[in-house]
Amino acid sequence: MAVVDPWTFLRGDSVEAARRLLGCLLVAEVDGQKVTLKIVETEAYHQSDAASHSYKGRTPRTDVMFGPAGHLYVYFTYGMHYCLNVVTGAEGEGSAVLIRAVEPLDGLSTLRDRRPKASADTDLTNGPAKLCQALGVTKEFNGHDLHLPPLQLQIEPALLDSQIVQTTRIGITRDVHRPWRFYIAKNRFISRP
DNA sequence: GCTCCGATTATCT
DNA sequence: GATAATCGGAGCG
Repeated sequence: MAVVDPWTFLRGDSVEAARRLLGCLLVAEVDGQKVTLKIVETEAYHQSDAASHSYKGRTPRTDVMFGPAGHLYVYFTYGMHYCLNVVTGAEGEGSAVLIRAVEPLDGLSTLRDRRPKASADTDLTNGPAKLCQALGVTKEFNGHDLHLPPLQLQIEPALLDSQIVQTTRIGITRDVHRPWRFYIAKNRFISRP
């Protein structure tokens, strides 16, 4: 009997996917330990969006943004940080959702080993580059299929609209007014309100 | 608590 | 040559 693929929404609009990814889980194996994280903050980027890396078309850097949904787009920025996106949309379309913050549910000690300077638990994963550091995600993971270990995406039921806050994106210089950032209301692991 | 600023390099002009 | 989907430390009060 036919079962709806829970990943179907990833092949659609990135703004809706960003909303829908809130509450979903990342299950990783880091240094041989299982780590479970809940996605609590996201931002949508797509091709007709001047803030998006895909805005100027397909290049070697942005190639995976134009590939199949559910893979990882990892980019390097500010000369020292990696950030992680979930690719969305149909193949040939350059869109993705930036994961800006996650809430650790399991594997805290492993994350602390990766980020020894973090004092509070909230400092482990409350920023796009912080969570990559905590998970050991680097350019090696660019293009990784999130169906596969050591980093997998587990879809959870959609949150209610009343649990979601929608606002403008952080750190960009173009299309700054677009309300394409989402986070879980009252969650203390977000990067900022 | 806050604001300011330096780090460091792939990518684009 | 300038910029960047960031972070963390310094200085302030």
